[in-house]
Amino acid sequence: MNERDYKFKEIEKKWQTHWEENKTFKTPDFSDKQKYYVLDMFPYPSGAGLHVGHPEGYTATDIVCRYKRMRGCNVLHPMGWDAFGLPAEQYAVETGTHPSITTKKNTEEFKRQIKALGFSYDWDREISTTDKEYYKWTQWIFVQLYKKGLAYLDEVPVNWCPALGTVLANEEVIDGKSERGGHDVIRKPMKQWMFKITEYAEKLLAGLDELDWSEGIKEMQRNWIGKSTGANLFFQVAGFNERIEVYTTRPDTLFGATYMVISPEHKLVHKITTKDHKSEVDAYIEHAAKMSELERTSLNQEKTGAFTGSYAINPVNNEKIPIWIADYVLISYGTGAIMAVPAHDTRDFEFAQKFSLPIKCIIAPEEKEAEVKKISVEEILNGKACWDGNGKMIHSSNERGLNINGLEVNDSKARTIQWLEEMGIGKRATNYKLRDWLFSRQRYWGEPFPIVHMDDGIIKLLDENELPVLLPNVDNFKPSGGGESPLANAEDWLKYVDPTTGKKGRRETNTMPQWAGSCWYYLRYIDPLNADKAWDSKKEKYWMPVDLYIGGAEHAVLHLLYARFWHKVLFDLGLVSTSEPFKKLINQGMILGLSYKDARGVLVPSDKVESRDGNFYSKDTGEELVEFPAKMSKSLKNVVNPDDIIAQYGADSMRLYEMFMGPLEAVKPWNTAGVEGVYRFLKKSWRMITGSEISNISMNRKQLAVLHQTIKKVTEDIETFGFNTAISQMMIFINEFGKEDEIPKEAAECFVKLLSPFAPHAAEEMWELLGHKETLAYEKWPEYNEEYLKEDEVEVLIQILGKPKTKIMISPEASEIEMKKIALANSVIMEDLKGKPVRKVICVKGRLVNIVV
RNA sequence: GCCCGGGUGGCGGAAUGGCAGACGCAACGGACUUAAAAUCCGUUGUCCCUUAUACGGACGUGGGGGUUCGAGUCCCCCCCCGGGUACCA
Repeated sequence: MNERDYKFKEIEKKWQTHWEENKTFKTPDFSDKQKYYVLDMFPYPSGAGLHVGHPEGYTATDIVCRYKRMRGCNVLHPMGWDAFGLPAEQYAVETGTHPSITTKKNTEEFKRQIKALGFSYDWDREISTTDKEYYKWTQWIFVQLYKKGLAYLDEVPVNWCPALGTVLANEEVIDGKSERGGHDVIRKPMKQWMFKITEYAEKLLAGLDELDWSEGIKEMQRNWIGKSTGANLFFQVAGFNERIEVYTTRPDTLFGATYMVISPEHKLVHKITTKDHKSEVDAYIEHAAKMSELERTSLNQEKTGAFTGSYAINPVNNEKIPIWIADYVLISYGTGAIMAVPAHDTRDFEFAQKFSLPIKCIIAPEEKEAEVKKISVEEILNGKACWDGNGKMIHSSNERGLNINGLEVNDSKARTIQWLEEMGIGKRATNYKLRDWLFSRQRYWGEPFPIVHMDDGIIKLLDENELPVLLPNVDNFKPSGGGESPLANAEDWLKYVDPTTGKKGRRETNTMPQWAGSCWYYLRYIDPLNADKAWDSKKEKYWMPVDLYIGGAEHAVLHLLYARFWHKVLFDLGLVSTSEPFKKLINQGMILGLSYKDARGVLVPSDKVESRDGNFYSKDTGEELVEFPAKMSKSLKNVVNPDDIIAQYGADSMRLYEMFMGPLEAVKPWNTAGVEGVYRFLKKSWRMITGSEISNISMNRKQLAVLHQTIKKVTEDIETFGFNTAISQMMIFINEFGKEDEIPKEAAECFVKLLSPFAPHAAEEMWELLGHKETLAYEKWPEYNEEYLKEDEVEVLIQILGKPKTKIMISPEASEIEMKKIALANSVIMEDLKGKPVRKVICVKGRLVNIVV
């Protein structure tokens, strides 16, 4: 073979065409092979095109897929488009271009870019959430949830964003501003569709335990669900025939409750407010209602409130304690009322200090713990400081059989709950932070609801044969203004006549949020063309659950929680066979761009930077700059477009670099110069195959060892997603074999196979050059032989007191006694040890000897 | 504040409790070349000793302490950076 250039452009085009024409990666619905379902979080096809973060996850999944195929698995690896969403709609508002046109264009561009990377997707299974054949079934799933009683209409204070003309979900509001655009958000009551995700709180929490996800992500979901346990108990209102129920996680602190706070929205506020406090309370309620989301959540959390004039009776000691209203008690959590224990709750403590309410310490702090936290025990005991840590109860007994003095916090909790239950004034209770899911949006570009509001006031759920409810064509994409979506302007579409009864109604004008389509897309991939059903249950049984799911950490909570919720409902309905959808989840880390700043920390756009001798200077001022990683952004001009990298180095180098940068889950900076390294590696690999004599000579000991080490390392690293170190090992292989003039064919073929999941185009071409006619996509993955990894002699380090002194070559099988003998007889060691008594010798077989003197 | 990650050469990163810095980038020196590109070879943690790139020594994985024959790795405390969350009783 003659040496030829590594012409990646030709090679990549050739094989992408080959795979496409031969449908190399078409996945059969069923097979005797072990199934393996690998899912990428499908992208929203934005106008900006692909950025280097997308291919990171896609490359990782593609490597696993190609590897699994070579290990004999039937692999499902699909791709699609999460194509409903706000940007296309906003573009429509600005330009009048229909979102479907924008979406089509963007999708085609995304697809071109993704295909250019040579991923082994089964494109026959491509889906888009905006296709009516797809969203028909999204609507159908809504029908199933509705029928199960999990969907309801409610008048709720929602996050209304006047600038966007729409309601936002809690998670779309960041620091009181809209996530998109940063506009002000206020609270406004509106009729909204809600999902009772709270009914599934416990199942969603418990299900996490069986999942192979990173602990961090699971913890984030647990925190979001926010389970707590404690007690619900009643406080009698003095002078009224009313009781106020409170929820507390600290029933043990009842003796320290010196006042009560109810939320300004609490239903008893008006009833129990006395005449002389009415004006003050009314003013406070108005103040609280007017507050924007920003003010409520802002860091300036100075406590405010008003006294109602009424008192409650503390059930453990019959003390009269004042009832206040304050916005730090939320109506939406627990019972909207609390017992305040200022001595042992920091919020209550702040409030009590501000309004000079009594503070009664009932826990003697654990002294060591107080010392660590630098809080004076004396101040705590005198009510001058707050203690929310551990300790022993004091001043906590009554004449009716409750005495928890001397008990630790946990024991006293249990004892108090028991007492409350015996006395019939309270009981054990569990609460969740998780709220019901606000599921409607006042937008055009989303799935319409399969719902009609009949003129007689009845809410009609459409029959399956009336689906899909198609999105009507409109010209005006602006929200109607009153809070309704642009669909309210589609007059013909709005009118509905019941096909059987002839009764009239108006269609629901809300549309579903973007989360809807992504809640079940992994199920549709299994049976994407099914016109009669959302999916075939036999196929579902074969493919589910998803074995590996890779995507960005920004979806750690919401998408993954919503999808799990739908899946669990579908499971309870018998529509899917697994209780969880995603068995293993990995979040790839964000890829940052390289940025530059001057001595004052001012950021300099990358196109204003020049590099000399490894240092960086401003083109404008000549000042020396410091390189550092920062989030890619248009303004810093540090966005890397995969197209440019592919043009310069090829898709295979792009894929290799994405993986070589560092661990998949780590945040890491992109450095285009680094692509050079993997590109050189590919060129060396290419030269080894094309520029050397490939023959049937046998390998020497060293070559066998390197080859089998490489097989072992690459195999194990793919299994554990350590792609960066797998590539390092292949580089070591090339550094060893690349310098030979004659390459053993076995080694060359093994190497090409190992390389193929990472750099599939180059590998296919090399495979062909080695004389094979068929694609190597389904070739058998090489196996290593433990025999060849064994070495005759290993280097063993001899240390004295942990300091390396010398090295000896001995058999790895040498016993500890032999090692000790050889080590002590070594001349360097004898020299060093002169006279000193040897106290102990530690021998680690095949590794080291440590002599303690 | 709380909960998760993380801190290792000039840079990205590697290291079952056992020689820290694999592999790569950058830099420097050299070979090839009319020259450049490409390619190949070599050097590259800091400091000390030194005629020296020898020999040898000390220090070194954010800081301090501990366990151990031995710690980047295990334990305790602290600092810094990134992400999530926020009055959830």
